[in-house]
Amino acid sequence: MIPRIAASASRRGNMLLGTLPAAKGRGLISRCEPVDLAFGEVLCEAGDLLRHVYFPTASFISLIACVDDGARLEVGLIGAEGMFGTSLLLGVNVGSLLAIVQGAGPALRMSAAQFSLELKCDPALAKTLNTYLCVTLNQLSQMSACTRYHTVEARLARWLLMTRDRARANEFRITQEYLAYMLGVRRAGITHAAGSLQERQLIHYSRGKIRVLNARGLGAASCGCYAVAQQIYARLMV
Amino acid sequence: MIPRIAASASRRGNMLLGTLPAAKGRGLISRCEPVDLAFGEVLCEAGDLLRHVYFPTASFISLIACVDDGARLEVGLIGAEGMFGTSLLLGVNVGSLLAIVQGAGPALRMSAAQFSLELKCDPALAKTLNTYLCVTLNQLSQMSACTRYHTVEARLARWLLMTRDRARANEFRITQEYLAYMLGVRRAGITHAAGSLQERQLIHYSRGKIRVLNARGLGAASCGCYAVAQQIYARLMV
DNA sequence: AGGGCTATGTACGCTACCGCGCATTGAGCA
DNA sequence: TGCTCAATGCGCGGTAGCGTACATAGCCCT
Repeated sequence: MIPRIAASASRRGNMLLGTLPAAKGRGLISRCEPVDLAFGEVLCEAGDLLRHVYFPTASFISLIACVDDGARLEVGLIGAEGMFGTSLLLGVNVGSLLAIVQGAGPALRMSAAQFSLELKCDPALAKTLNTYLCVTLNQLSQMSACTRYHTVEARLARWLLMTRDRARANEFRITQEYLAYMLGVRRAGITHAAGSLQERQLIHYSRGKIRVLNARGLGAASCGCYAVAQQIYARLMV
Repeated sequence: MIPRIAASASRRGNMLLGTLPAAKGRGLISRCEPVDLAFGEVLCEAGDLLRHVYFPTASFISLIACVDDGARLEVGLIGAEGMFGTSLLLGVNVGSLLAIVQGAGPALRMSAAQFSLELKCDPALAKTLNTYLCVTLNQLSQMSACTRYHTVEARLARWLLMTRDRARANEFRITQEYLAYMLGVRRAGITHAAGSLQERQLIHYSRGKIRVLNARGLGAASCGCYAVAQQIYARLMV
């Protein structure tokens, strides 16, 4: 399970790097460059060369698939529990998705070249990141079915819970317009679904700020995919 | 692009193994066990231990995601251009998807333990398979958006083309019932879509046999995802 | 030849969501 | 204070696909 409130050590860092033995972890972090990611910043477009990998510490990043012209859908969300740039683990240096900063905040980044070097020199790092990639793989598969079968309301509830985990806060900024964009539905659909969740006292929202009032209830309103995703993470990453 | 009609060497073998230097490839193949896969055979259920990896030579395998009880959706199709068991590349020995034999025929298989050994000893093999995994990753992401945005008819056309490539034949056996299952729609939806394609002379079907009459036309009727998937394969695998 | 089964065709009302457009409201700023 | 504009609420007709049910039609077996 992705700890919603991380241990104090992790709260300030990235959890993937946090799993490394202390000395190695510090060394690796020292070879990263701390950056501040701004909301809406595009880290990579589909087909771009991957120049850096990013380890969010208190920011988070959306991965978005594009088909045709303009049809877009969020297929992944990366916070302090993960990293951006996993293709490099497989020796491929082009991104296939649009990566946009969804929650502003600090991250650690490293050049693609340096990252490849670290991977070669540190099997423990490679092992951890490979496992994370496997989690991602599982979640991508699940996402197709979730998007296909689940209602907007259930998917919204799930999105809010996932974002709450990654933002490490019950309140965060996000407009309905943007939510619609992420979930690949009309804004009116979000208005309706969010209204329903608010009516049930599960969330409160107003002009771009959303607060989760009742996470357990929101979990019940969400599709099972939220719980499943947590289980997969827990089972594999331990 | 996945060659629809493979070079004669590949026609009898698996294309991933075919990319290896001849001596190494033969060695690896000799350490595989040839098996015949029967239609409908379940190679792995979600959560199962991966006992073997499979390299289809003239068979193909569906990867199916399950959510809730009974909601299912095909998220991947593996033929001679690919392999089943990619999680092992990442050091994870559990499968996350239902793997069902979609097209009966021969395949090569190897035990998970032996496979891990081979990977360690043969970086060229690892490199090739990692790249293949990256292709898979791209296609999974794309699949979510495709399923979300594209009509049943376009998705059906795409499915038929993909299957034709993997079956290496213009005709193959598949019922509308089963197609509905794969695409996650009602059978009536398939009847309608397939009827429309047949009316336009793109395909002919009758009682579980489907023949592609006009692949180019079918490509035009399909969503762009078919072409995109081929491009990704071509760009990365070369 | 005939019976039975599997595969396909089709109809019905229904629901979720679409695309569009416009009204309302609250926050921030001059 | 009042203006402005982003954010939200909502209505309208339309469509794709749903769940169900039942009818037909081709294949295989006896």
